[in-house]
Amino acid sequence: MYVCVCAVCVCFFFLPSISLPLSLSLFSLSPSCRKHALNCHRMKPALFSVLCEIKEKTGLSIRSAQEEEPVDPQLMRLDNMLLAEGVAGPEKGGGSAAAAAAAAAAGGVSPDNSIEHSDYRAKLAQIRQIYHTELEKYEQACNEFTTHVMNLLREQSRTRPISPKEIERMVAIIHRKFSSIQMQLKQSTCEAVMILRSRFLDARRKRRNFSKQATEILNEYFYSHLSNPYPSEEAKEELAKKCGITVSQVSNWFGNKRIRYKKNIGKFQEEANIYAVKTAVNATAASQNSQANSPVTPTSAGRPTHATLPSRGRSPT
DNA sequence: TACCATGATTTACT
DNA sequence: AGTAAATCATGGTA
Repeated sequence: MYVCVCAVCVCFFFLPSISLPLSLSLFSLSPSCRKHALNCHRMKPALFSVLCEIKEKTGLSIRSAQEEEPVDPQLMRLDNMLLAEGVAGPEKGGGSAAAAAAAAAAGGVSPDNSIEHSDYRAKLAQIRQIYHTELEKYEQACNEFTTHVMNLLREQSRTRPISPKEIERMVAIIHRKFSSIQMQLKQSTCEAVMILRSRFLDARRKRRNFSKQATEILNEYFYSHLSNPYPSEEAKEELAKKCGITVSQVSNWFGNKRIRYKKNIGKFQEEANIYAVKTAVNATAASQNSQANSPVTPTSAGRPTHATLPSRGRSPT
């Protein structure tokens, strides 16, 4: 590796662009200059320092000072949205609360239900996961590339003057490139969240009857706990899981069921009997399967189904 | 299309 | 916060 510091070569070296790779500059030298370069190496150190001075003064690297990165409003919007949706920012609590608030604000629904919608949350978590993985990947790639370029520049600095500002500028360029990739990622993440949200809200507006199986599971629980049809939080969660619905939906179902049963016990008598028999059969089967264990005492299975519901909440008006 | 069933929402209460 | 009760809105069916 050599560098020619004669006047011709210096001009050639600096004029095209400061960022031209050294190899390209050398490649562009005429054969006579190359020959010259080999001959004038004794003056190299002195001239090299002069070059540095000239370069500093001529403002060849002045561009770097002028390129203050403005804050991109679009990027700010994306960042804010991702933060509000709970995709970016803290893992739990603030993020999901913000998402709930956003969903509530957009759909005019109660925040409780928006938080509870397990499907929505699961999908949002999935998006969050992908977003963070990709973001991390980009950051890593950016760091690796920056280090690589810095090493290259450091190597080149032995043969041509490279100011810290130049390095800074190069790093800024790399960061800009990578942040534009990140912006694309943010954009597509935002789109995914919007699609998810619109789907979620549409699904909520359209009432769907629960599956037959889900209704059966809920009814079984209801009639086998007729003396106290108030499932605990844990029971609700389990029922929700079994039925493939949310805890809120389980609560709604029990609320509706209690009031409707209470209003018209006669109408539900047949249904109650069916489920009482079903529960009794299940209990028998279960006890036969696990005779070694202590006998199961399943709630109120098989008992007469004329129970009246205990009164809770406000008294009838 | 009317009617009933049913899930969701709202309001008031404890 | 959890619930009762009333009500709304939609789904399913004869």
